[in-house]
Amino acid sequence: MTHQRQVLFEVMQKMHGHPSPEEVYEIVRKKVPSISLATVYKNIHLFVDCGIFREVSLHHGTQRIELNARPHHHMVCSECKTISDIDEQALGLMPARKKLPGGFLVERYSVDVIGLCPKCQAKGLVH
Amino acid sequence: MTHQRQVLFEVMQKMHGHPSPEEVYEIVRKKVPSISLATVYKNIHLFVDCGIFREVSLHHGTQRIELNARPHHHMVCSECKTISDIDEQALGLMPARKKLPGGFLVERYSVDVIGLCPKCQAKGLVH
DNA sequence: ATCGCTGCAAAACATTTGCAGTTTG
DNA sequence: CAAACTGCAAATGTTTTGCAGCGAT
Repeated sequence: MTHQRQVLFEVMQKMHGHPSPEEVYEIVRKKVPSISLATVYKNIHLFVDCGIFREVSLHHGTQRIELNARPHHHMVCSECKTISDIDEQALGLMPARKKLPGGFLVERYSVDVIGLCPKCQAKGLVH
Repeated sequence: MTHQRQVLFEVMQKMHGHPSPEEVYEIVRKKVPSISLATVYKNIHLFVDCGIFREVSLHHGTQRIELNARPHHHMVCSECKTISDIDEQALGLMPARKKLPGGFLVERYSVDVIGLCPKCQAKGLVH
């Protein structure tokens, strides 16, 4: 538990919204001017791995194109990040409101079911 | 409508899953070896803008950290990509199946409500 | 003393852009 | 022919890595 990590954690606790590592860096810099962006990245990883914070999207690394035109949603494996499709019906939920608080106008819903795919469940048994 | 665009479209139609631009490029290359990755990117943008294909995630550019610890989901503006939070209760849904087809083990659900934020609705009136 | 952590700089990716030359309608 | 499109190479932006030195236990 280093000083940098301590301050980083406190700063993040006080922030709002969905900041990028860069944005966190800009704020932390004010308290620890010598901190490096690499350290911010390393610690954010650590926090996410520990479950202290989480990532908004598990698949932000590269763009992925949706080829399946049928109404469906996604099952995303939190281990291996694999995305598989699940039919909207098989999931069976869905609100239908078209206006949400704040005046947001709904076009569609996109559900990520996050969990473990069969392969990673199997791997888990080995641990 | 160029030859490259034609082939690219046909190839993508036949692919499955959620390929990255690189993966599409590797396949198209087999039919049009001289095609460049930049062209693939440009055309994918074009297809997405036209609504022919869509992106799996609207916020894949950079990592975003979730700071809000309360159960909530996201409203993502398809215009400006801004993410705002909405309480799980305010959204009002959610069955709780823990096993899904294919043996996927559910940890949690993450819902993106995609649509237009008030600001972009206002801008839209100007057009 | 040991191990982990930092900061720096370079590397590795992913994506975009400028531009000259080519193709399409 | 004009406008749009391609391929290339360089630029940009994001994240990771190697490593030498510093700090925490």
